[in-house]
Amino acid sequence: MSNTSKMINKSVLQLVDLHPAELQYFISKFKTKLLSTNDYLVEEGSVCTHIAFINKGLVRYFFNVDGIEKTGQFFFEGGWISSYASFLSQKPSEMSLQALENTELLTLHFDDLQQLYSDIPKLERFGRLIAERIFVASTARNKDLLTQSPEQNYLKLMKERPKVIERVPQFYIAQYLGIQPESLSRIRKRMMEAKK
Amino acid sequence: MSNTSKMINKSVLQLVDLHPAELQYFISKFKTKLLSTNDYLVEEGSVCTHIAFINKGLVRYFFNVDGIEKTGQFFFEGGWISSYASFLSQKPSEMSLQALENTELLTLHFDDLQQLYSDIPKLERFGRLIAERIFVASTARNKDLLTQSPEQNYLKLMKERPKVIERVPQFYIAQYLGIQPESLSRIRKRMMEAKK
DNA sequence: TTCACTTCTTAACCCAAGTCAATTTGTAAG
DNA sequence: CTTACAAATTGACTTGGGTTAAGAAGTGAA
Repeated sequence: MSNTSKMINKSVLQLVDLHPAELQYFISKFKTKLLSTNDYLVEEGSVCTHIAFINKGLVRYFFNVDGIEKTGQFFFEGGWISSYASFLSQKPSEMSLQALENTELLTLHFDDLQQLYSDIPKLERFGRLIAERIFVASTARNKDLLTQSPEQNYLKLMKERPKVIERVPQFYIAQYLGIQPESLSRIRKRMMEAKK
Repeated sequence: MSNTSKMINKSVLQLVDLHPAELQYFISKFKTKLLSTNDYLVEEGSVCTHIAFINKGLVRYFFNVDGIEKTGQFFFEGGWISSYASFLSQKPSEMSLQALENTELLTLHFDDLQQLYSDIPKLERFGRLIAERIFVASTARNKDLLTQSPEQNYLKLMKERPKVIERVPQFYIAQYLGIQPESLSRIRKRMMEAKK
């Protein structure tokens, strides 16, 4: 089994029990795609044709509102990404997906996934579980945005996802928190002074 | 066919093609449940055992953060509700579901749904589509919270979901917007003055 | 190393939302 | 109708994020 397929294998087997032949067939539908820093995987207005597994790297999705970008989420190696709403409906995407580091993806085309659903009905479960999983994450994000201040959300990010702080430029983090870069600077300053 | 089953029928048939016998079997698993205003369907900390279809009435879900309630969403007749994260994982719910009017629900137990998935594999699709649908709604909500001011979100609510303005007490709407009731009063006052 | 460009920080000022408190309005029960 | 309670409004004051502008720090290319 190739190195590439091992990664997906590990990720998918947690979700669905596939026979070796089925797994082989499933994996055969994936293609490797390389992105350089700042490259786009999906651009707003275009239909998202693939779902992708991140083998290595870092991707964000963001909305463009009146020329101002708002980052919705960051994804690291081991995660599944897509502009799901667009992918599921095959309508133009309202968000963009962009690599923030040189990134290696394993991509699966929408048509191939539909074919897989037909050939291996068990995979409907895979689709359902992936959708459910990102829904749970999306709900948690809603709760955070609704109930926590930007400062509280920054503290949570430092505690629970230090990789984001380490690897993501600060102005993208400000977008993620829903504030201006200047405000994040002030929050960081307040925290430094409180620590002393 | 009963009046009750007609409602579900209409809602589910849009998602999955079922034979009459399958539909009959599917519907047989639902039970009617009546809630009075302010009754709870799910309380924080308990496991959500049912998914429910709203035949009539109005339900909100909310988070309790340090004794302060934050309303996540409102649902009207024709909608499917559940504390999905809890229902899907069968772990304690982080949110509560509460009726805001006398409400009539058609409920389906988790175990019955799993049984239905086994007996009618096509229903996996129903589960997947429901999950995908609420995910799309959740993403839209994320975008609104991240990119729009409370005032913009209130205007959007008035325009796109006037039922919420008409039927939901104002202090719940403030919770939904992520602000205090006093702030919503001031927003309304500003809008009145701007109209003149 | 220098230069150019981007990112981050700081400061001053403004404004919307938070907080606290008092009042008015709405509503259900007697 | 009156009473009692919940909901909504208003006012005064505080606070945190937005905005604008400037400068400092970081980074990559020549």
